[in-house]
Amino acid sequence: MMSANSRLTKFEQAVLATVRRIPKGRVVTYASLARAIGRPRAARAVGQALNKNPHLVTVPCHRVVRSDGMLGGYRQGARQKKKLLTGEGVSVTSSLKIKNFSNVEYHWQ
DNA sequence: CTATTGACGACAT
DNA sequence: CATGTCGCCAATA
Repeated sequence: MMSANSRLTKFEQAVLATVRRIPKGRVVTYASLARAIGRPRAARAVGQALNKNPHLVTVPCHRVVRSDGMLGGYRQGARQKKKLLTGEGVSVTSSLKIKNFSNVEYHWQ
């Protein structure tokens, strides 16, 4: 259905739609997400789009992290982002760094 | 149209 | 390993 989403640009819609397919307990980077939608150099803009995420339940944007393994930002705070991830079995250090990053990183099929 | 704003990233130090 | 720089991009003022 298109109604609440009509406020979003095509770019933002593409980002959100792609985030929806990240499996629980896995993470992807802003850069890989950018590549997935065909805008390989728009990693930063992807973050901007996620900042507008209209529905945190159906769009699990807490599973999008930085390429260096750090959590990255979150509209409701990095603390909450960490909480959600650990709740799915993804361990995060006290310094907000993903443990075993290479093992939990999801690669698009 | 130009300027600013960031949930970023590669690289240098 | 931590921090800073600079380039990039889409949205917005």
